[in-house]
Amino acid sequence: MKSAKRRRLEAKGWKFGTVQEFLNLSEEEAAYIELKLALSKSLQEARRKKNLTQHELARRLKSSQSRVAKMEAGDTSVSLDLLIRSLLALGASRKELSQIFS
Amino acid sequence: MKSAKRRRLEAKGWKFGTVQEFLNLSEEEAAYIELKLALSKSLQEARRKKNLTQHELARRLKSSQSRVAKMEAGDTSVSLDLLIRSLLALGASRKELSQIFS
DNA sequence: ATAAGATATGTCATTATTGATATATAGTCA
DNA sequence: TGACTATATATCAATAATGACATATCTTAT
Repeated sequence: MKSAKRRRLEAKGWKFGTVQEFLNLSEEEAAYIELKLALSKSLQEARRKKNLTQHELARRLKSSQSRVAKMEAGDTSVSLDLLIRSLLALGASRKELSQIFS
Repeated sequence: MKSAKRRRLEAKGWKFGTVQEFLNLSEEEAAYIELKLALSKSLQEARRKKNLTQHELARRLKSSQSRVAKMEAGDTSVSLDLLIRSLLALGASRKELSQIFS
């Protein structure tokens, strides 16, 4: 958005910065969630491709079956960190991770 | 590695599983660290491209200058999560993230 | 139907990550 | 030089993520 337009909007009382911040936050949040779901899905696919149960994968990751289930469900309690480390543990290459992101 | 070869090695007393686990862990660890450094570098580039100081970026992220410095340094106390969320906050698209990963 | 195995969900103590703060170390300009 | 701004590093209390556990629900074979 051009600054001239912005000044006009602000002159009319729009809390421009705040609205933009809100929109940016939403977009960012949406992208974050999408990313997480894409990683979750890929993790489940990778596990199934290797014919591992959640319990078996958990053992490899030194984690627990319940956490693997949460990872695959994209639970809010799971970080991108854990998802990415798990995919790496299943042998995913950086190229494969890259494809998940795109 | 083919299972026939594996069986021969095991017959000679190699603790195959353990060694493989060790190697995999190393590879995984290496990939994780590389990824983190790639994200760190991209974050710094993105910040500089926008002519923001670490302090200004920190304010956007509701974080602190010291943490931004640690992010850009790839400090062990920084998660992939925070790096990725920061890049998203700077407006990186999924495609751009994907390129960082590849 | 039910037993067995796999997956999902809820809770919680432990551990890791975080923002804040203080302070140190550049780099720059007058 | 010294004031100023940016960045780096150390520490720590608050918060978030984690593994473990219990238990529930779903699948599948008999």
